[in-house]
Amino acid sequence: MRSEDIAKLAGVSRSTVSRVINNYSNVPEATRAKVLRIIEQYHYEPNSFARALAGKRTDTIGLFAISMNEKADASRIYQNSYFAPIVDLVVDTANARGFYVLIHTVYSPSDFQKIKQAFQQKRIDGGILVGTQKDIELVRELVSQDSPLVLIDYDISEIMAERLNKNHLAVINSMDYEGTVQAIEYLIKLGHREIGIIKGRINTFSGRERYMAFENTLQSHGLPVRDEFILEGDFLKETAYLETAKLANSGNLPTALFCSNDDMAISAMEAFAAQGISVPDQVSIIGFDDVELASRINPKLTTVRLPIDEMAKASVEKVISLCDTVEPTFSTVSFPAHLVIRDSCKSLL
Amino acid sequence: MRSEDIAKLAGVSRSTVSRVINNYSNVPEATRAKVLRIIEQYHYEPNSFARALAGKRTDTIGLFAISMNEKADASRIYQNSYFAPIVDLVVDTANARGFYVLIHTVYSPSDFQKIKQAFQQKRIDGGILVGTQKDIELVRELVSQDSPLVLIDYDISEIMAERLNKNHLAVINSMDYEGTVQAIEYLIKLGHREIGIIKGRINTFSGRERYMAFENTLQSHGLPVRDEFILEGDFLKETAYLETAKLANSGNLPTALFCSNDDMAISAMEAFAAQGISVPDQVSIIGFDDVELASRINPKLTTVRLPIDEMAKASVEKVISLCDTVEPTFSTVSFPAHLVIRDSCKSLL
DNA sequence: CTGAAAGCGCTTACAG
DNA sequence: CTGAAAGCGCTTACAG
Repeated sequence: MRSEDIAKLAGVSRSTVSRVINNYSNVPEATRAKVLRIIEQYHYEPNSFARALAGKRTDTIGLFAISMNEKADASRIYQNSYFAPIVDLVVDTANARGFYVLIHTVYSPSDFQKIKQAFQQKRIDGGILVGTQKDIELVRELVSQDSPLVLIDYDISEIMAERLNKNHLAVINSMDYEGTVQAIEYLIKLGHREIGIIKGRINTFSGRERYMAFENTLQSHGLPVRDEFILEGDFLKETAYLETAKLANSGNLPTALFCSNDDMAISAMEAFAAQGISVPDQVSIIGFDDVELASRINPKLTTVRLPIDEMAKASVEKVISLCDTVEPTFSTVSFPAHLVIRDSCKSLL
Repeated sequence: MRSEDIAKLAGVSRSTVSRVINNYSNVPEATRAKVLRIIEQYHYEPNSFARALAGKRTDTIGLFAISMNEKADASRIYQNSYFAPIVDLVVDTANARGFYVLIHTVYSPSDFQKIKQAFQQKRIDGGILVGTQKDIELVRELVSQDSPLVLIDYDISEIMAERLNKNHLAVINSMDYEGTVQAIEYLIKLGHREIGIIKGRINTFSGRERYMAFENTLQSHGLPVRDEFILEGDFLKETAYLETAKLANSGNLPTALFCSNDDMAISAMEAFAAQGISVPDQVSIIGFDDVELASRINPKLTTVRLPIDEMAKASVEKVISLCDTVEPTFSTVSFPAHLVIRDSCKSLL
């Protein structure tokens, strides 16, 4: 069943059918009703590809979860508890707005081509990128096609420096710096002076922000930043477990460990437990993100909560509105983060 | 950049360019190389919609998570921990095979239209449905379009009865019945004789299977099936919490409670805890699915493990092979389930 | 208000 | 082996 069939049945031309479908104003109510009735009756659905080819939108947005530094493993992106809820919320929000969502994960530069292709092949009207690394080249390529694009967690200053802000672009961030300051100052208030960190992926904006906030806060309070308490991490469980085990074995422990996300905090707790080191009695632990597990493990994890839901929803709204506007616009929102105190930190006072 | 541009640059016709792109055999190596080089050089990407319109595949599969009985709430489908990993694995597997995946959640019959549309509008080559209810009408509609379709968790006998098996169709199931039998017999072996259940959504195949296995196993062991220990459930946390709280308040407890999935088992544990009833001392609890949380809560949940990963992967492989075959085929696989014993069940002997 | 026609960017018989 | 042409199913100036 094609628009031509509908046209015949309704006694009009394809042009008119198309006008009805696209809700153009210049068709009389009677004609519109007639055409609509036939469409209803035959359950006609315009071919989305033909529409797209003729210049209409695809009503599909792309969602790309980028995690380029890791080794091959079928499900590895979801090792990161931060992605899953974003994916879920984006899908639900977009669906509710009448959009399909096309998902692709990116583990390697060649996967990244898939994003560009999705745009170039016109599969999507706009896209959301999450987990973008500091890699302006990649973003520039995308943005230079001037496709509506939303970046979750990206350093705005890089955008400004490259003057990419004259395109259809938006950035959705969280206040990682401020959240981390809250966390560290809370530890300090509890009397901790030897505070360590497991770093996040340092080529992400949030990874850098959390680390910088950690270092700056210690320094501004006159506390030491000790190399042996700075553990390398990548936001993933495995590395965090290994690094924590190493720290535990060294016999030289900080009194508190700030973990750049919850996945790593929980792994650290497990690693300590495996060595018979008790949390929070021997070492306090604090995380970031407030994933579902955080409030259900034992001890319950003190962490910094991010409004992931709102961020995901905002991304969808933003990308849709970017698709709707002809004029290039750049905008940015930063969502607040706040400390959630539970049971994984002990007062030393 | 269109195929025509490439053709000009390569000094051939669009036909030849197309033949190269589609890897047809009847083009000499020299010509092929020449065309390929130009394509490379200009980063040409054929427009996917034009290809699809001209009859090629879309290289996209649809994934539809159906959960029609619930009330409106933006993220409700993911209240169900069973869906999330399936979504994740399907995306990763499909991506690895070069397919995009188009996702849509279905909460209402009108959402369901979106599935049909996705097929009718030719947005996807094939689709995977998860959470399908007993609703052969719906499946028949889809199948009668003869689109490659994979159903996860569906009663095969319904398919056979309707002779839908002459279409491009596959069903991926798990051995819910056998898994439940293992769980119940384990409880019996521990000395339990008063065993209750929280039912799953009874219009799903797995919901029915788990319930039937529960009832049959009790009966075959000469044990009572008491109405007051049969709690209505829908696989979701909230209802399970409420029903368990009611049971706890009644003052009349079974010694063990089989929960039709882990989400409900965990909620039941929380409801009991809130009433000061200790698991497993006062009541043993057993779940189904083995979600991530199961092994991390306290006490660790004894449950029935399902190979969700393999099921998700198999679905993708299946739908892709269905897209590749001209002849209609029907196939079905049932994945094993097995009991994982942890700490939430107590021996009464 | 409305239809005929061109065009979107491909693929694929068809003919040579 | 290869090109010209028709066709996939829409939309949108254009002309009336």
